[in-house]
Amino acid sequence: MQRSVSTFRLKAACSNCNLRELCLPVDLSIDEMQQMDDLSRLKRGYARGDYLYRSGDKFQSLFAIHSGSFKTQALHEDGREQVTGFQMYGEIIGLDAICTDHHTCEAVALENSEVCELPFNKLEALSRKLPSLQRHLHKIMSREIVRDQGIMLLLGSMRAEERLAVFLLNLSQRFAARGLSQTQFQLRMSRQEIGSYLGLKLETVSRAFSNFQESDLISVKARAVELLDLPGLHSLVGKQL
Amino acid sequence: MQRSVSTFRLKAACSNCNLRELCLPVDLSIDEMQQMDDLSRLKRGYARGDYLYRSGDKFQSLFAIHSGSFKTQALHEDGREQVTGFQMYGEIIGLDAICTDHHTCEAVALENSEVCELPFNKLEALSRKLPSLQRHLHKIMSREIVRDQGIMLLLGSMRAEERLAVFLLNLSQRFAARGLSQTQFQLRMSRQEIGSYLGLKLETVSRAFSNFQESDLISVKARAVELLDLPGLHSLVGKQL
DNA sequence: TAATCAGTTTGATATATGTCAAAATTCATG
DNA sequence: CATGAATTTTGACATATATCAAACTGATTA
Repeated sequence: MQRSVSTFRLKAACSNCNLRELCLPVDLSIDEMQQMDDLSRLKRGYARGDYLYRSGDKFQSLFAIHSGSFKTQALHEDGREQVTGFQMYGEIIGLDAICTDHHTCEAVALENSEVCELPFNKLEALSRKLPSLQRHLHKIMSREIVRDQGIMLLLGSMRAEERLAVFLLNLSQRFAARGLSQTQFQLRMSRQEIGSYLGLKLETVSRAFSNFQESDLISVKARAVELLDLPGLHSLVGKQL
Repeated sequence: MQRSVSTFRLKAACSNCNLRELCLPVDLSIDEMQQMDDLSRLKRGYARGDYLYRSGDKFQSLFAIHSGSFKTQALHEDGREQVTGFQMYGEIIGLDAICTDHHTCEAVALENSEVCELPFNKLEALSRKLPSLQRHLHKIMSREIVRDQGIMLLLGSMRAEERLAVFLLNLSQRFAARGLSQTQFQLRMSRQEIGSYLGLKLETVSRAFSNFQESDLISVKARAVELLDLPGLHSLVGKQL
């Protein structure tokens, strides 16, 4: 199995810098792996609340999250902030800035986290040589588009409880995709931040949590969440109108 | 001026197939232009209501809209439809499908329209040879991400009138970018479709239009819109809370 | 021109979420 | 472990939008 061998080696080659999201599905030769690995040797740590980048910063790199999690938020002229997304380990952050050469939102660590910097010029140069990497990069960007549009659907037509259900199920999937429990996890963000993301006030988010618990759909204690009835949560979504 | 000459030639080379969005900012040699032009010689027409692609169709190509306009909409399991975007001439449609190899939403012509098909494999191959094309493709995808996130902001925290103001100003910008009047234009979509896109009911959209007219911000007669007070519309956005 | 039909506007009422306030819980720090 | 700060929960009330219904407008067809 050519593929599994090279995948295995690739993991090793990239081990100093978690490029899961970028590497795993890509079939590369040993030499190519070396180039891939050279792409980013830097790994930097950020404490809770630290900025990975700020709005207006020049865009130069994408960042692969090695551990921890971040939120991205946009700043309105009047000072309001609104969360545009949550990124967890294994995911790529910074895709929004390619089109403008400057970051249009800011990224803040939700907990102590480590990221690997991926200079975008190098990434483009390498992906010109490696079609499979090129396609994968395109897929990552496309997935971001799809995910955003999914959120739009959610925000556009759903009521508070449906939104929260979608949010929880989405988190659950992402945890599962990374080998963690999909029914029990720790939220890294506040009710306020969830609300900002879902277009709700924190009180509404809190009430929705309480209602879910009341209906035995989940169990919540502050930020510790357990999904007790996945089918139930699923059926909540899209039974409306 | 090397650039303007080549840009001029490029326009000519691509004239049989409007690749504005894809070509204009790219600096190419004559030979490269030829390759670019060969990318897509097909130009197909669609009547109002025709499907460009349907949800589930295999992804093979992007489409450059040569004339007319489309809407993309997602289908919920229960049969509901929700508009996820409007695309006008000069724009690229189909970016969402790259990550799944299958279309996740459907694209419908809002009026009689023409599109050029851009086989994605060919586009990737060419962009491996032409760094400026590669970067531009990345920018287009990134812009889509930014635009979607912009809509999320809008849907998340804004009230009906603010949403409609953002929508109108966004349309205005896109018309202006294509050399059309930015204050007077014909809407190609119904109140229903606008509402679906903005997460509002058609009655709410209609009321917002009426209120804007009442305040002398715009003049509306059915689908003919004139923006009378651009600064006023701008100030409506983000003066909240 | 008249008739029909889809789309739009307007009105009255219901409901979900926002707002404001206070209590309860969790978290951080000494 | 105790204290104070931050976050979360809960309650009462206000308000924006949805819902239902009807009238109106403009476009299409006979």
